[in-house]
Amino acid sequence: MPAHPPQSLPQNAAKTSLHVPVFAWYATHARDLPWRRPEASAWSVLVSELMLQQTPVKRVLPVHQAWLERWPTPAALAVEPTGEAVRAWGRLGYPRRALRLHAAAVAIAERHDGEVPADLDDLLALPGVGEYTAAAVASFAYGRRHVVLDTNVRRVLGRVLGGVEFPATSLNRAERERAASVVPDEPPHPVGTAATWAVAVMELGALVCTAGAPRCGECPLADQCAWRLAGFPAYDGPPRRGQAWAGTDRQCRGRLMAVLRDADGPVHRSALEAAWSGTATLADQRERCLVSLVADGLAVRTSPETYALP
DNA sequence: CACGCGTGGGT
DNA sequence: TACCCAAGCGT
Repeated sequence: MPAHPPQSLPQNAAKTSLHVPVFAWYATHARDLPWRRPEASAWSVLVSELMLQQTPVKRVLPVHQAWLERWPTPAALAVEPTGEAVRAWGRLGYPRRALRLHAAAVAIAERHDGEVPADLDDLLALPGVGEYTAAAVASFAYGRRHVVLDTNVRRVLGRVLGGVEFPATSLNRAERERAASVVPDEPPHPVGTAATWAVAVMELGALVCTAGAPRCGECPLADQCAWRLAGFPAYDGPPRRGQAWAGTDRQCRGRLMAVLRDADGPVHRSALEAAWSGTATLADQRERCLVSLVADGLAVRTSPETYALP
């Protein structure tokens, strides 16, 4: 019987071989983003995560800053009409996210005394917060240890550990377990915490291990990347669906929302008709989209002939 | 679980 | 130029 039983097992060598170079790389290459600064609030982190869902950092930056200046706390946003959130969302895209963020602010004000929760299940219960975002907020805002698995991390681990160019279409159990297996133990964390590991791997995927034209010459994991070592085998999975755009309801809804956003108050039907017209088919589509926008809570009919943001 | 949901920059 | 796709979520 040992005199001093170990408090915990040492991390295995395979794990550390990933941690050391990635933490070193992150220490010198991390971008200075507002929601990563020490003084950033959990609310700032939550707002950033909602905005970053499918929208690039560069476009999020100015909107995030204006948002936090106007609504420094969830309670400040919660008392506003939802339309103000939609207008402030601007052209980030997927404006339903603005409604979800507003609803999340209301829930935080009502159920959590105005404080963004740190518990994963509490976060998951918030509108617009799914598996990734919950783990990201708990990790980045509160330093909790979670598996943070976004598109960047999936791609990096898929290449380094899986030897494939792109991960499977849907996230499965094996992939979650693989990601979990390389999260730093805590404690101890000889070279960095689980939370720093999460943000560091994401950053690596965003800046170096990119979807197209990865910069392997700058990658701290190049010498142990299974995909590179195998000679960069081409992706052989099912075709990754591209997003149709021209003529879709999504494009039509975007046009209609732009008209509502750019107006100070209610707009007449004719302004919306001008934004999407030409044939009877297009007119039908416009009316269908208008109905769906109202159903989604992104627009309201303010009179028989006028519409506005809610 | 596959699909729909905005927008604009990068190659 | 035409794609490609960017820190996903809800249904």
